[in-house]
Amino acid sequence: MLKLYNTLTRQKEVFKPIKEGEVSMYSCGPTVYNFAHIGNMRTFIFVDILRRVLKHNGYRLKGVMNITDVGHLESDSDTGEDKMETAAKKENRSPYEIAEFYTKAFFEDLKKLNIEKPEYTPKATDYINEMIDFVVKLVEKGYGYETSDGIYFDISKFPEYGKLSKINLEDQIAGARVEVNPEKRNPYDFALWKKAPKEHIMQWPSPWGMGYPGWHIECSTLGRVFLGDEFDIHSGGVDHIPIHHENEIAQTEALIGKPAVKIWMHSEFMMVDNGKMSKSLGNTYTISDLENRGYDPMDFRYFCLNTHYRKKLNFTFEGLDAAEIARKRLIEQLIAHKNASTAGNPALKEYYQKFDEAVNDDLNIPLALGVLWTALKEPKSRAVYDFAIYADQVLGLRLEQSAQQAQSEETIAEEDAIPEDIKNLAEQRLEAKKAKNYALADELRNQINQKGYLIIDTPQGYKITKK
RNA sequence: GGCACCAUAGCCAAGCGGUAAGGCAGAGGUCUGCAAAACCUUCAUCCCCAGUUCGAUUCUGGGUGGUGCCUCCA
Repeated sequence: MLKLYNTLTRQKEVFKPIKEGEVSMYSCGPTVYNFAHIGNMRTFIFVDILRRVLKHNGYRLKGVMNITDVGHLESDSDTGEDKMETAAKKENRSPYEIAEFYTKAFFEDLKKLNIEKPEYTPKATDYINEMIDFVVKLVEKGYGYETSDGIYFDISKFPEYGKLSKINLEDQIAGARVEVNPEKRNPYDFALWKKAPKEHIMQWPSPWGMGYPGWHIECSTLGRVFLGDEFDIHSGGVDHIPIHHENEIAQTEALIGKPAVKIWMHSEFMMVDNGKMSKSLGNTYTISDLENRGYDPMDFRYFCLNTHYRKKLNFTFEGLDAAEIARKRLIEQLIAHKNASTAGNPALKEYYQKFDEAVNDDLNIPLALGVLWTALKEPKSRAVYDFAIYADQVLGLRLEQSAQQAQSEETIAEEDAIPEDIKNLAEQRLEAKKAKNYALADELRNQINQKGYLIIDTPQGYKITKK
């Protein structure tokens, strides 16, 4: 039995898809105006885990993740410039080039992190007509109105506005810093469509002249286009609860007259050194940054998996180091089980059960990882290895691949990669050891070390590996 | 000013009514001429105060301390 936490009800709910055996889900994707940072990636890892758990439960998936390549303004509440345009100006390229470049980079990051690409990853600019159609209908129904700079949604027509974030609009307005746009009927009204100034590069014809879609309408539209009126899960980062997702709810429910989404799921933020991570503070890292510092993207994935998705995750390099070591040891354990001569142990059934329970309890991956570690402490056997591979279908740590790779690296190091001079030094050291000249032996070991190799004594003799 | 979340060992982190999973670090040990690696063992009574209960880290109320959102960000 799979349980998922629904932001809308603030409760874990037993999951039951609308359509038997199939899950439809929409996940807010990236705005491709820059490289995604590790905070972004945490959310996409969460989406990936969710997808894997659903599959683990036997569901077929119909997942959508949008690529926002227009209309996301500098403020989520529709003020400032379009991010794509700003980036284009800064990099002196067209917004389309920017979008293409960063979209590609985004998909590469997904691959590095072993994140499965959802079934559909539509670009906003490919669905402008559908968005216009959506806005036209809202205006017809009396939910939208025109101002000098665009079409806005009138939230006073949607009394349930705020139900996801549980905000009371009047209280909010009292103390908040809401930008005053005198043409808006209510401070929280948001743009469905923006009229484009002449110099705006991305613009399309519409019943209201040349313009471009609002960011929120993109998600509402794409969700409908691919998944229909109603779908099972909508996910995103917690920052989207108060504006973006409230607006999506308002738009879609205004249009179809009923809730579209059954379960709203949100992943918590990542912090850096106990403070918030944000582009404006400049304390963001990309996956490439981590790679340049010598980490494997899987180290980062492991790091994320160690904390539940609804808890803030404090990123530190100390923490990432711990993850790196832990993952390395995990793989070593795995190899030992893989090479074991004994086949199995029926008591393992309990681990399968515990693992599934953990994972199905609102994606309790930290607990599931603990189950895996405990299983690895069992006597070495193929059965444990098989269990680990089973677990990895959900964890996505590429365990099988890593084990293979680690083993073949070892073989290569043993067979050829050791240069003659290093072998000579090792032989000399062996002689020195036989002669009990330990000072010389240690000195030779140092020399080997300095040349970038590690010499280890084993009962079968010494072993050299590249550092 | 409003809203929300959180508080478990040196660090990260599960558990959420019956006396604390797991990882990193540390300590002790096995192995070694010494190391390294590996392996084994070990390491907490859960922010404070009241209450409910036979029993609370787990529920309720009140504190204190963090963090986030209402500007930008997943």
